[in-house]
Amino acid sequence: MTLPRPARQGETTSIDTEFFGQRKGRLHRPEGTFACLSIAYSPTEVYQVFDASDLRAAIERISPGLWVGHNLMYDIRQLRRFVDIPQRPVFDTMMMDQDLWGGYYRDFGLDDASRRWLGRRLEKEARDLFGKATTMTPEMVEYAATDAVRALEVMQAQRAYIAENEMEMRHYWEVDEPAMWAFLDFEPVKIDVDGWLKLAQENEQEAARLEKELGFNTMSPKQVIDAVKKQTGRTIKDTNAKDTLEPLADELRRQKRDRQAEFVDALLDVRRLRKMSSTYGRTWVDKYVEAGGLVYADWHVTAAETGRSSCSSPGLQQIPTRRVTHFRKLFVSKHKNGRMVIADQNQQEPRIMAWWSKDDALRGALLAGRDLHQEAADDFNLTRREGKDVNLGLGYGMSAEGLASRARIPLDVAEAGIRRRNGRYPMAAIWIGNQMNRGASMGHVSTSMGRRVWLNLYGMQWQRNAINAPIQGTAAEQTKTWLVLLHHECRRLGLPFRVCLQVHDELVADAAAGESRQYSKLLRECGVQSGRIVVPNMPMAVGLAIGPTWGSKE
DNA sequence: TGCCCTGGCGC
DNA sequence: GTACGTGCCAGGGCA
Repeated sequence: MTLPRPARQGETTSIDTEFFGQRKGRLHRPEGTFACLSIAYSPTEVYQVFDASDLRAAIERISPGLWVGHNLMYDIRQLRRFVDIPQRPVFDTMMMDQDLWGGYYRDFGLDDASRRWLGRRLEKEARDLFGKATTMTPEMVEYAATDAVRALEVMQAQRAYIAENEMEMRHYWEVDEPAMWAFLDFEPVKIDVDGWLKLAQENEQEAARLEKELGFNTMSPKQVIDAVKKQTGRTIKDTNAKDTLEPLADELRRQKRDRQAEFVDALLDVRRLRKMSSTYGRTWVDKYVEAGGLVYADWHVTAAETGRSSCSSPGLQQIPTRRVTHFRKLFVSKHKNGRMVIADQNQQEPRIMAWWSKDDALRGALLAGRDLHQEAADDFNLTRREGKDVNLGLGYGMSAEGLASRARIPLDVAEAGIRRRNGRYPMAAIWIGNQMNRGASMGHVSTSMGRRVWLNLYGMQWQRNAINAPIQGTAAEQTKTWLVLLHHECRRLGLPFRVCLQVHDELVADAAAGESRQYSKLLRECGVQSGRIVVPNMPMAVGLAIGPTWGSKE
């Protein structure tokens, strides 16, 4: 038995766990049998625990230390199978790298960090040995120890860099790190499996029937280009719906070639239906739904370069809701007489733009509840629905040219509309210009809590990122702060943490019978409070809906 | 089989 | 010369 020596208070204590029989791509589902816990206080002082029955004593000994590790969500989730691990500040070298290098790097494995910070390669081949093995070989023991030591060395390099650059890292310590603990406590979400399978089958049959009528594979860009050529005589560069096929259908209709336009419409319909039935069909249930109709997704606290969270296996943030709402109606409460409480930040990104730019007109319009989408529609001579798309696009830094082609309006109308907007919200226009200048001179832009988003000044895209990143990134910080406050309040009140979904500006809690009023209140209060922290002086507002399913609107 | 590309969904 | 930001995922097509 090799228990670690007790950690001193706050001593950096690097930990790394290994398990036998973990399936690839399911690392967020703690499974397999315990193989090893490696603990490194320094490159030369490493302890390793190989017996699960020693875990409790080992964890107790290292408890006073500051835990360090690469992707600690994995280790904590696994260790919680054996020992209760309450929330505590941790130094996660992966999260720290993401928080330092958003926009600069894409890959954040320990091998990447080792190469970048230490200039040393790290072999990860031995990792695959754990999948099938049941006992540790000397090679595996060495691998496990090396990982713990390397994470410790990476941490030291990161810490030195942060000190040198006098960075506060509020976005790590006040946002992402505590948010990790909230995501660790996310509940699974329940699916109405019978309803889902029924819907999947209907979609599948309908897609097959309609595609048979068309007579070619609508998922093959190659075949679609050929079919369009044959049916309409037109040569298209790609088969993108928004950029190519929908404009083509419009044009054909203008030319009174209705049958050809209908052909393009039919092709688009079939393709969408096929996409839907393949993505959300029987295989979705087979892959992701576990006992009791429960789905345990893999939440990533900081996945996007702006700091946004993401979700995979399955991607619950992309469940359709605009064209069809039936899938979200199949996300139901786990509890008898339970209610889904759905909360979203009202006009989150426009409010953040108003906060950044200190534009009184925009701020006033938002606080007065003016309809900005209708305003955009009027500016560009569009429907309200299209006006909403325009606002979204302009928020993402869309140019007049991009707007003209996207909204299918003449370039001069787009330019005039943007001028009118800039006249109405002059400080916002100035802020956009300032962001460009700042980005060009610093190579990065920043969010409210201090996250840097690096720009690739050699590309063509950095201008749009310079505008979008501070807005999207600050929004992400607000939503994560919302989550953190709620998590904290639940613990303080002794209330179970019921959140099961986060969709950028939206949180969903699956409240048990009798809890929904209290949850609504908490979601609203924490949502408003998160605004006071992240965007002081710009009031934020929360919208609420309560019902039996995620698709409920009230 | 693995990888890249295309296309489509969310915000 | 480009053209709307960020992700996740499925199928086609090719090495």
